[in-house]
Amino acid sequence: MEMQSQGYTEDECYRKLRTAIVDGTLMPAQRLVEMDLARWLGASRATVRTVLARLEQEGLVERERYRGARVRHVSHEEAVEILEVRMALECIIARYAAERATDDEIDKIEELLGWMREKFEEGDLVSYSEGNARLHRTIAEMSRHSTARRLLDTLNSQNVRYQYRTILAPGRSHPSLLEHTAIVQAIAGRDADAAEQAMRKHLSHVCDTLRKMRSGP
Amino acid sequence: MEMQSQGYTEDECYRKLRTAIVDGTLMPAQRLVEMDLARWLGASRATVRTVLARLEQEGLVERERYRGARVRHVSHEEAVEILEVRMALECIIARYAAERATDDEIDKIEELLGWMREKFEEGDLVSYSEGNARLHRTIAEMSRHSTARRLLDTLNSQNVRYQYRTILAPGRSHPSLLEHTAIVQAIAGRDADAAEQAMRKHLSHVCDTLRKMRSGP
DNA sequence: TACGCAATATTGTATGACAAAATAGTATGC
DNA sequence: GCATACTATTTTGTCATACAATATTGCGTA
Repeated sequence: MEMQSQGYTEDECYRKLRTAIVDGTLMPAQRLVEMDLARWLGASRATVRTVLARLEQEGLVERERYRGARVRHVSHEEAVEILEVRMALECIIARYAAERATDDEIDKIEELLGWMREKFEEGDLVSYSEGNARLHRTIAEMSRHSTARRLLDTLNSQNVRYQYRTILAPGRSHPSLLEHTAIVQAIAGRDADAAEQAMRKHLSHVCDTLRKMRSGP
Repeated sequence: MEMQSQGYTEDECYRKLRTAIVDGTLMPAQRLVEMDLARWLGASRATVRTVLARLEQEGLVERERYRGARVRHVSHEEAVEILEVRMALECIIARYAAERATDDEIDKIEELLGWMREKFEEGDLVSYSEGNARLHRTIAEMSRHSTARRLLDTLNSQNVRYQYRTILAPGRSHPSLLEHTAIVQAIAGRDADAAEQAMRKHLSHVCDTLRKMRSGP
């Protein structure tokens, strides 16, 4: 009787596979063969199956009976849908962030915004884009609205590939910076209505940009 | 060698367990022991585990390592959060429903509204409440916005227990009927803005009602 | 009664089995 | 040469069983 080679836990496998999908290591429509994943993750087929089930529920994976799982492809139309829903949710969290932010948190996002402005002025749009993502994440935390936050998280993971593009669209970064400034100012001023409006305006512009990019992947 | 008693499929188990949670057969905080479920569902433990993983991802079940799964308890605060998000999503679908509805579909919701009015006048608030749920579901279908629809579905399943109460709140059914009439009229008139406004108004009232009921379960 | 320890129950994970279905590969007929 | 039918292989869906890790329970003792 030999040792049962204890592999990774379900949760570790979940995170690893999820990351691989979100960061593009695994491409959309790519087949996810259970035994291959099991070997790669160092886990059993059973564990892999439950992980795939979770990821399906989350919308990152598609499973067809007897035909296995594959990375879900997000169409351009769906990316727009997702962004519309995001807009609605981000309005909620912007409102709550304005109401519930602590002084420390406000310092933090103002600092972050300053950093983003620097990067923008340096022409480093990739870093700027990262700051953008971090800003939205931070505001979500500040809102303390766990339901909206959770949904936003899953939605964001579904269309990361579309995120960069909108910011890199020609002439889109400067308005983007102004819009983010307005959002931060509204939150700093604890003006819930203004925060929601600023966020809505920002995301409706992102939405327009995305809609115009019919040449999507 | 005897026949391997082929039980129910994962999906059947998923639906059965989900229904049991949503309709209250299984109470919140109730422990879900894997072997018990396996026997009840006529499936193996492995199948039950993947089903539980899916339901956890969906927010209907909570799992704690080495302590098993239990039906998730939705606090009053969370019910309000969920309703807020629902409001945002229902505004989206109301807008799209107004834009995309076919004549047949409009006939259908007008008919449904008539039925609800009857039930209301008969004082049959339980049937009225069912009609209410059906109306919202139908509008969601009409919107053809699969992302918003999917999220709404999961959210609704999480707080069904709170749904009835708001309608049965004293003096709440008559305004509810008027609000629903306004929504249907806006959609029938293909007025997206009006539909969104009517829906927002309706749900903000439901939200207020729920907020006032601090005596929730 | 409170505490500590042993007995029990339950979960987390792995393995191996096998039927069902899909897919790939091969032979056959034209 | 190509379409078609049949067979082999792969992969999935499900089950049973095993066992370590942990949680829970129950009991005996101070």
